[in-house]
Amino acid sequence: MRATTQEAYQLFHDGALALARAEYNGIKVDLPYCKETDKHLQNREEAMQSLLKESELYQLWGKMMPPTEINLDSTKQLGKVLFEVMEIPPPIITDKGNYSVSEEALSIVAPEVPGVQHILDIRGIQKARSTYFGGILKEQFDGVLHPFFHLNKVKTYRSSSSRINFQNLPKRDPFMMNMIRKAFSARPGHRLVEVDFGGIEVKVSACCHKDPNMLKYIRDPSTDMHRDVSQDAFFLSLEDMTPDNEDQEKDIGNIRYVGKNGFTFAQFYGDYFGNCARIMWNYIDSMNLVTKQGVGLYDHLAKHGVHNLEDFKDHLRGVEDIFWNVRFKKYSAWKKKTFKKYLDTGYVDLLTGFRCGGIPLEKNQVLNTPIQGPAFHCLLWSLIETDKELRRNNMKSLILGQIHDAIVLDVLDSEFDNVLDLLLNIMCKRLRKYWKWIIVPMEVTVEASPVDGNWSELKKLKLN
DNA sequence: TGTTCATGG
DNA sequence: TATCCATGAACA
Repeated sequence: MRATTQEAYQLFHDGALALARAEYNGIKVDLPYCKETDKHLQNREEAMQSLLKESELYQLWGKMMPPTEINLDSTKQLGKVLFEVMEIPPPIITDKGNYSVSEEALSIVAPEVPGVQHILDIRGIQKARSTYFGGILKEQFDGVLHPFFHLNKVKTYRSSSSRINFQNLPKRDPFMMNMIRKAFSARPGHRLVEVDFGGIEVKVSACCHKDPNMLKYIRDPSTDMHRDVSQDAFFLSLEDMTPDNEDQEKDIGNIRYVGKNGFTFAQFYGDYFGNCARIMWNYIDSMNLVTKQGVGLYDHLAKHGVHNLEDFKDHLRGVEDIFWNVRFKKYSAWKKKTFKKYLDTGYVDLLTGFRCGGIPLEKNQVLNTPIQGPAFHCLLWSLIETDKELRRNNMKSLILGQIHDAIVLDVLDSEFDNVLDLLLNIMCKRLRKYWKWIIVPMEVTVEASPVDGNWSELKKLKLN
C-alpha cells in the first residue's frame, strides 16, 4: 500500500476491520428457494436446448463437424456457423479480430436466424445458475453467505469483492434482478436497507478541479447538466425535452438518459465524439426516441441538417468542443495539469492521501484515479463510522457489505429510524467536517425492504 | 493462460 | 483524442 499520510493508512486499517465484521455478519440466504429455482432453471435450460436442436442453425452446425465435436456453448463454433457457413455479415469484430458473438452482436442477427435467440436465452439461464445460484450454494454456510471485501486488489484504491462478488449482482434487468435478489433475506424482524451516495464521482471530480460551472450544476437543484448537454446534442429547446422523470435512476428510454450515459459520462471517462456519436445514434433507434411533441428524433435531427451518422459525428465534434472548452473549461485545465504532473513525477496523488503510480499509466487512468478512489473512500469512512456507532450503542442492526457508493445493512425494525438518522448524519454532515476538501453537499437515497422481506423488494424511501 | 462473455459501480 | 474500475465462468 502506498499511503502518504497517517490518515490514509488509518482509513484502510480501520476499513479492513469494519469490512471483516461485515464479512463475519454475512447475509441470510433462502436455501430452499435457491435449490428449487436452480432446479427449475435446469429444466428450462434443457428445454431450450431441445428447441435449439430443432432449428436450421443446428442442422448447419451438424454439417460443419462430426456430432461428437458439437459444443453449443462454443463461441468459436457459433461464429463459424453464422459468419462463414451461413455467410451472414459479422456485425461486430472483437479486439483480437475474431467474430463477436456477444449479446449485442447476436441480437442484430437474431431476427433473421431462428435459433439464435435460444442461444441468448440459454446463456442467461447458465449465468444465473453458474455464477449466482451456484456461487451462493457453494459459498453459504448454514444458510448464511459471507462475501469477502478486499482493499488490496484495485489500482485506484477502491475495494473489490469475491466469493461471491457482492458488488455485481443483477440489477438492471428486472427479471434477473428479481430472481437472484429474492435469494437474499432479511433476518427475522429485520429489513434489508441500502443507502447510496448520489452522484458521488461527479461530486469528487468537482472537488478536484473546482470548475465553477460544474459546482453550480451540483449546488443549484434547478440546473441539470445532463438536460443541458442533451439539448446541445440533439438541437432541443427545453420544451422539446421528454418530461423530467421523478426517479432519475429509472430514466431509461429518455433523451436525457442518452445524453447522460452516451455522452457526458463517456466523456468523463475519456471517450471522444466519434464513438459517442455511434452509441447515441444507435440508442435513438433501439429506444425509439421522440421529442416531447412526439416527433421522431431522426426526423427532428434531419430538420437541422443531420441525416446520417457521419453528419451526427460532425455535429458532436462541436458539442464536445463546447463541453470541454466552454462549459467545463476549468475541468479541462485540471486534466492538462494533472497529466503533466504525472509525466513529470510518475505518480498522481489522491485527495485522501494515497499515491498511485510507479507503473506506466494511460492518460485516462491518470485522470480517473483521483476521482474513483476518493469517491469510494467517502463510502468507506462512512461505513467505519456507522460500524463504530452501531456497536457503541449495542444495536442489533448489522452492516452486511458495501457496493462502491452504497452500504447494505440488515436493520432491526425497532431501530430503523435511529439507524437512518445515524447514516444521514454520518454521510451528509460528519463526513464533510472530517474532509474539508469536500466543498459540495452530499446527498443519499435510502431503499428498504419490508420486515422479513428480501433483496428484490426494496422500495425507495421519502426522506425529509 | 489468454480471450470473450456476462454482471455491477 | 480513441470509455474508468472490478469478478467469474467457460472455452481454446
